[in-house]
Amino acid sequence: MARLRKAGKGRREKTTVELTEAEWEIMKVVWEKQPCAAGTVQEALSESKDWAYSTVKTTMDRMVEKGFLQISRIRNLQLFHSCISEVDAKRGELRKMLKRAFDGALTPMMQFLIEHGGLSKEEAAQLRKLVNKGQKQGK
Amino acid sequence: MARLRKAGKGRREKTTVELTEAEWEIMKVVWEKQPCAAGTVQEALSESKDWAYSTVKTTMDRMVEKGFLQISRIRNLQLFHSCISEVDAKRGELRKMLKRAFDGALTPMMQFLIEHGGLSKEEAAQLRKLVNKGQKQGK
DNA sequence: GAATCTATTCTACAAAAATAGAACATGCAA
DNA sequence: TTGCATGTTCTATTTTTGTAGAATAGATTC
Repeated sequence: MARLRKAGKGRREKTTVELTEAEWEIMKVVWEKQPCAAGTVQEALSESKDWAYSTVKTTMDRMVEKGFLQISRIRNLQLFHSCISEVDAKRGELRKMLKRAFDGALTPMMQFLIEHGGLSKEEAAQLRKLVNKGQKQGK
Repeated sequence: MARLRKAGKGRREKTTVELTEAEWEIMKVVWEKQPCAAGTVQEALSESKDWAYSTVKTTMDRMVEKGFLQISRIRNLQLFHSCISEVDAKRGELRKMLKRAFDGALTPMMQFLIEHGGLSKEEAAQLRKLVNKGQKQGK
């Protein structure tokens, strides 16, 4: 329910990070360009996303509430910074997927990738090698 | 937007499958017990989820609309069957995560797991072995 | 066959996510 | 000093998810 908790003002505690699709899109731009204004983000995304400025801004404001972003000001200009690292976000996404689909365990996921991952030929070959090698000696 | 498309009546086309959290819970039971009634699913989940019958039923009806489940009838009893395989669902979840967090590419994800996966000691060791072994000979 | 149990259907509501318009503020440029 | 171009704030709509009550219909049992 509570995706994460705040302590005071936009300060994050150590909780698992889960971003929505739109949040991911925005976050990627912020990581790349921070500190940056909402308009900058909207423009950067305009190639791929047909989002109005206010759409982006509203979402970013909500991300501040959730503790994902932080604002600093210069005059009347708001500059956004991320409060979570790319690593945090990736870990969160990975963990969520593992939990849902593989009972939280890594090895079954690896196994799955090999057997039905729908991998490219190279990916499959490479991965299979990795895991086979490891299976023999690692366990 | 359109999570998937229907052709006619609850027939699925080949689209990427994305289940919500609640849908995952229900789906797992269906895979295990199908064909099964909504009540069966609700009971099976009652240990872990405090969901009313109608909660489960409504969600399952929506899953039928989405083409994830299918209904057959005996008298006035509805029996649910899944229209998607566990493999489909896992693949969907995996792909979604890969796309969001790793640009859809597998290798960076593997790398990430090793470097910041927050793995248990055993997992980490095992995985590292797998990948190291493979790196030497596979590539 | 009346009471009961179980299932179905319909309807509802709250929260989250996606989306954006409108009104107002402000700094810069001519 | 007037007017863009940008920004900020406030408010609003739609869709999806999560959640469940109430009314109803069919089957079962005494």
